[in-house]
Amino acid sequence: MYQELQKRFEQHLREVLAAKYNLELATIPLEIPPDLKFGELATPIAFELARKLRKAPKIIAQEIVAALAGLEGFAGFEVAGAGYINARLDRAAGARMTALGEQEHSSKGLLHAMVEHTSINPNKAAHIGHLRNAILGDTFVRLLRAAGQKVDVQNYIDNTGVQVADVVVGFLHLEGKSVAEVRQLIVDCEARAEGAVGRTAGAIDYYCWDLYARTSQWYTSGTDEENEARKKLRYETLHELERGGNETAEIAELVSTAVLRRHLETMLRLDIGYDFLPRESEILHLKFWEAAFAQLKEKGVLYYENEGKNKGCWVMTRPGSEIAEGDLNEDAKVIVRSNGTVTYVGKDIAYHLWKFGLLGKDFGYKPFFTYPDHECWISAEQGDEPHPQFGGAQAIYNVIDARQSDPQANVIQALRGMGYTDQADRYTHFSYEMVALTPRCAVELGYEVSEEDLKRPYIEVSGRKGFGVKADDLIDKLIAATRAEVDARQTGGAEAEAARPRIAEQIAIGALRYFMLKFTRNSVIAFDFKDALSFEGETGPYIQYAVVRARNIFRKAGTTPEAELAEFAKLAELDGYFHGEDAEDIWALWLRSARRTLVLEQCIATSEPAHLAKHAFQLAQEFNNFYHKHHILTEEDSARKTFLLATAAVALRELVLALSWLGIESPEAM
RNA sequence: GCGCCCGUAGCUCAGCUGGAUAGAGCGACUGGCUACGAACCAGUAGGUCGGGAGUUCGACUCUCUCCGGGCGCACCA
Repeated sequence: MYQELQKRFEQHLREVLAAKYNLELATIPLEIPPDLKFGELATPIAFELARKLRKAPKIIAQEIVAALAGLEGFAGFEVAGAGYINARLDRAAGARMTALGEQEHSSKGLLHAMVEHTSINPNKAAHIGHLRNAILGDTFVRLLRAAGQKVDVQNYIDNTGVQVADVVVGFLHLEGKSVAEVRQLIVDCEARAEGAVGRTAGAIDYYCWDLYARTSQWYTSGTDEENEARKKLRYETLHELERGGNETAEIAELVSTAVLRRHLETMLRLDIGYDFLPRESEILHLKFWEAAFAQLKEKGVLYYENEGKNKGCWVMTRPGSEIAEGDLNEDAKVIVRSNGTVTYVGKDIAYHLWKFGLLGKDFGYKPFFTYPDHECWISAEQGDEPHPQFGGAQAIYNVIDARQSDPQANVIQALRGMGYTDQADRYTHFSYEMVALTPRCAVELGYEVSEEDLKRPYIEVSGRKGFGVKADDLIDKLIAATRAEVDARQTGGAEAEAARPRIAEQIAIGALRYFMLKFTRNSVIAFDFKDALSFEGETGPYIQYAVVRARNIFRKAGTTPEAELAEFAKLAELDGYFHGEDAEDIWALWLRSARRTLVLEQCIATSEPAHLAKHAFQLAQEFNNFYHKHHILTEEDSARKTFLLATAAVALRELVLALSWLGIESPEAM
């Protein structure tokens, strides 16, 4: 409702400006007034026009207001302060619109989007940093879909990288395991995990977590001579993985696939799923790079360096580089090494050409993991037919942490250089800051923390060091904590007790997802169990609790939100309910409920889900306030009771919807 | 050395494309459960928005500079 009236107001303003001053402005500044006493919509346009029209802002504002006259949905316009133009809505009409709940989003500019997120190296368990990535990505997918966009969700799997190589080195050389033994270990781990409570203890990803950390240390823990040999082993292993078709690669395949399954299971606990898992092994073996290389050379994005430190390499100019063409550019980015192998950025360019359907090659596809409502496919050299179509997206979003902004910029630069400017413009590096541990949290977990680190505000998580909080451990801990709360609060009978595990899980996931979403993307999260396990104040459970309260009202009243909204629509006279002393707060709740579409579009435009998290919290806060002040079930005036029930119905509807976009369920009871 | 990000209440963070008296949560203190469940509500205290200069009718927001912190700047991924 709000956005629709905002557009109506803007259009009307344009007409007035054109008629009165013969002015056409590119943008009309609109804002939400800081207080309802200034109305519901405002514009400071008169300040901007003051210079142009050589008149005082206040005079201009008065002239505009005089010309604004009547506009459907509005009660009036007025000048305030030094020249603000404030608009007052026809509250009754606005409420009727809001009650209907049909908030049209603009259908223009809908694109086929692709979101890549999670992308954990399949050599260890997921940790809290990966959770932030996946939760941000999954939430953004939900937002795009809510806006009507078609979205493919991808999780890129680097199964032939140095991290997988490291854990393979661990299996082969630290543990001396054969292919058969590794295969057996994975089977044993899966059997153990099957029976375990949290399904995590003894799982393969946990096993690899420790082995990876041990191997990383092993590289530097010997004599210089030994370390040299170990490093050599590392790179030989890496090259065997890349080549494929050998025992080393077989172990890598076994381990990375088993760990990947664990990652999918972990994320599924948070209701996060994927459509397609492109793997680096196929990018290599299906020769994606060769196709990209040909294009890059042809378009002149890459050139062969004949001198300087990059002699013998194919390089590209970095974005923003000011070195003239032809001059020696030692700062250029190497894409093909002097030994003929391609770097990470090179492979990424090829992959992104595929994403936009510009490569002229495609993956093979095989089904890999079945979700309740869809199948997730994985790349393969020789795939199955038929298979769904992936790739060829119009807009892409890469959820990748801020440390990788340089390589991401390189890929965009390459696309632009190849003349794919539209694609480059619709390539969004959805960057976010890392999740770190507070020193206190690190100590609590039993890690050794140096004097220097103790003074820092936060300490970076490191898979290499095995330093961090594993995702499943955190989820288990949250579920245990919410279960204890639920047990302490609920007094129902056997039926209620049977529902408790499910409810505890819903609350735990709500707490976790909200925690990861309440911070804006470029803020480092200094993780602490005290904050993450909090269920009071600005948290997911607070919002879920507001939902439960609202539902309880309808349950006890023996009615439904839909029925009450239908009754509300029949009320002839509404104005009285929205004006007067204690009506302002209720109107504020309606008004915020009406802002759904505005918030959604803002989140998409800024790639920032935190705005929706804040919106949901404020909605819950205003509802709780309303709940406290106005007792509904004992209201004797039946028309007013209908009005109050409708208010609760609208708030409930918006809360549940906002939570669903955040990937948070709304429990029936808590 | 170059690039990016951050610095707002004791702590953790919001603050929409510059706009009206700078907000929330936590913590502290005070009060409220015989009313739809207190995972709640009401109130009090707490701020030179890191410092300085500039642009502007107007700056937490834009520019410059300095201070403090973080992260990137590989023929690693």
